[in-house]
Amino acid sequence: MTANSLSCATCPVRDRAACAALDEDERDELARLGSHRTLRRGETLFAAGDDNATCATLISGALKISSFDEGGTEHILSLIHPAGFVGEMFAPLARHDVIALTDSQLCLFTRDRYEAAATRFPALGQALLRRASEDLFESRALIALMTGRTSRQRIAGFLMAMANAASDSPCHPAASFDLMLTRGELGSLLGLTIETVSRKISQLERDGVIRRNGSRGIELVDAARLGSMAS
Amino acid sequence: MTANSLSCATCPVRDRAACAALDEDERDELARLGSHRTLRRGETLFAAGDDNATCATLISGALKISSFDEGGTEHILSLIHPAGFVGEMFAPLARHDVIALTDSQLCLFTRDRYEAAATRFPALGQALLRRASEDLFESRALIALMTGRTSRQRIAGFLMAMANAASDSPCHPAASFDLMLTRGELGSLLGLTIETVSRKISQLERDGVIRRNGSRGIELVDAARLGSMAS
DNA sequence: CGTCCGTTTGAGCCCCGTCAATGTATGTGG
DNA sequence: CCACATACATTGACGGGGCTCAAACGGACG
Repeated sequence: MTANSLSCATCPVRDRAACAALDEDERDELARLGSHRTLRRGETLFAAGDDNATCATLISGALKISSFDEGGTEHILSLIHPAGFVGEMFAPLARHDVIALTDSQLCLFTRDRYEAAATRFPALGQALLRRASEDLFESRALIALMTGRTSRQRIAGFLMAMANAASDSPCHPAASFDLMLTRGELGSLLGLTIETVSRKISQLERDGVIRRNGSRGIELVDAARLGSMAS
Repeated sequence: MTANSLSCATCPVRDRAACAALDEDERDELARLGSHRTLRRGETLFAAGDDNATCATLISGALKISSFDEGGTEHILSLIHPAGFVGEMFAPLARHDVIALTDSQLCLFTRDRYEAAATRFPALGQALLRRASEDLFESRALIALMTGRTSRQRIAGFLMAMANAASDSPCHPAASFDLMLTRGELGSLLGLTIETVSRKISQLERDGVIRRNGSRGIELVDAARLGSMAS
């Protein structure tokens, strides 16, 4: 199930992931330390408290980073897109759960091996720093999206963010895309309930800003107005 | 106002800040690139959109990282404690404001010089990565603190976090401490209004969980109960 | 003393969470 | 093929928590 050596040559994220900072020889050496793994939707890569934490680069699909409060309700803290990196490099044990939102392909490493590689190849460490900074920015963007905003503003802002993420060009949002999240997951990401999420999406459709294809597909009818509703 | 060379020997955060990862010679070399600066409460180190972004290690005091939405209302995204690091290493221009919460002392570098140092001294880059990971964790902890919690839970959780940060020993919270934030700042950090913050703090005092010394001082009367109220 | 700034407290309303029922899609076994 | 179960989504009714508007209070500093 896991190949001994990774095939970077055909990797779809080979020039966007952290390992893209390495030259050919270095990447070959790194590749020999890792393996592939596929996750089905809902499978967890590792959970909070696990000590044998692994590091991974997401090749395709999508992941969520979640914490579960004492009541057992989930709080989604972050979404991971292809080329994204997950793993607790420094903490002795994982502090959050990492779960697949859709069927996903990962490039997998043990934590100590990846740590060693990061010190051995400074360019890799630097790329990880760049990526962590980006994650930090996105995390803060999520905070800004949630504080002091109504449910409609949050939904609108999230849909715009997803449309931008789904697009190839960084400036223009994609005209249509599929949500990888259930309503419940969307709620636990935005700090809303299932019902409120559903109601507000329905309302956005009634207002003619979006259209729904099934329960997951979203089509942007008036992206400009949707964007203005986020603020 | 800014000394030509930094005096690391007497620096109170010399073994906690990122530069603590360097050996003596490396740190001396880094020190020659930087300077000191003091900020008065309310002064901004740099603002969103600034291109001449600087990097800094906080020596004493406290900072906030804020964004301002189109309506001009502030959203505090993070608090920076001594030994903390601020600066946008990779973005061409700053994306948030950095403002002093109290009179603060900083160790200041231009971004390009610090970037060069991070590549020249791998240990520094690694320390920055460790710190960014920690910031990321705290940012996510803030998200978890805000989503799906009532105003009282948020206030209680924040007070516990501040008590823990104010304590020397990492496990036990400090018995009393001073808030560095106004009620308004507290609100914009926790996603509440000034009035709600004030009301809930009053309520916590009426319930005998805390006591107030002036408008800033907080004394923990029943830390265990306060902690239990956060969840 | 008066001004400014931050805090506190009150009254009223609205948004969103809760509870509940129905609708829809997918898979499973008879 | 149909009955059934499961999981997710939608919609409604209702109540409460927090935001809004408003006024009074307190300390710092001229």
